[in-house]
Amino acid sequence: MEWKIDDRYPIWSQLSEQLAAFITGGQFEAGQRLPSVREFAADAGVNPNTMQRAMAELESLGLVVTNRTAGRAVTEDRDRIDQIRRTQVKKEVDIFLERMEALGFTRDEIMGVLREAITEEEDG
Amino acid sequence: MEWKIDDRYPIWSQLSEQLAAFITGGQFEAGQRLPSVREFAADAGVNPNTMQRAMAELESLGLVVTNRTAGRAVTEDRDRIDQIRRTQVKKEVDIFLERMEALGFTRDEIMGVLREAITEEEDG
DNA sequence: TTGTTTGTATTAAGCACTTAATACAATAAT
DNA sequence: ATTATTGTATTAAGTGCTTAATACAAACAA
Repeated sequence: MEWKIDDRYPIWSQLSEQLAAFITGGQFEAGQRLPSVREFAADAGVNPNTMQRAMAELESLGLVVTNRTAGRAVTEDRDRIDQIRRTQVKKEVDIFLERMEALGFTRDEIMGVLREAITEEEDG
Repeated sequence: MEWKIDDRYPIWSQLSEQLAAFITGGQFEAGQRLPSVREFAADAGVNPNTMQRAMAELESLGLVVTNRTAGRAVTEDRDRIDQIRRTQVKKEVDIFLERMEALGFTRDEIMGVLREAITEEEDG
């Protein structure tokens, strides 16, 4: 998978967020076996310890379960996945609105800007 | 002013971004004298060194000018302010679209979610 | 002239994050 | 039975961020 890592922000936290989005976004299915910590770490280009911490975070969120020596898998609890997904969406939307308003945009203007951005990317 | 500080991310960088948004969003006008580093630091509840670094960042961006012992002020260069504002907007929109797509939303769905969020906040 | 305010610089300490290098027990695979 | 893989833990080192405590020169205010 593609990782986007910004080093002015804890990497384990970014890994956790991106993996969480991958799971709740449906790119990993419920119950699906995940690559090992070492594989994931190599893929992301980070230390296994860092990836381990990200996985522990996902586990404490209830998105992932650990089967000791048989690796990890996405939880079977689809309700939990949906619940976290809603939380993620709300967070992203709230942050976006907040920041756009700080830049001086009204709600209506924000809609307009977003519509422009989308149609531009579709054309270009 | 109101500061939103998240301690899992460099504070000087957050201060810089929020001040930049305040300036380009028009809450500080072009040419307007700014509070001193010490005042700003006390207001934000951070160390003066941390605020100093944020101000240096704004200066290197060309948003702020320093008059040695007479404090700092917003630049008179309105073109520069507009230019940075456009950069900020594009960044926020791009990040938002990227993250929402990672959560499995199509472009149309993103517009819908945003519209819902806005009307909900207006009602409640 | 004296005291205050300005930006700026320095040093030291503490803290979290990251990496590297290992190591271990439990289980799966052969 | 042996080997490989799994999650997990530990220790040490380096780095950047933050704070505290100062200090200085320049300019303004009294």
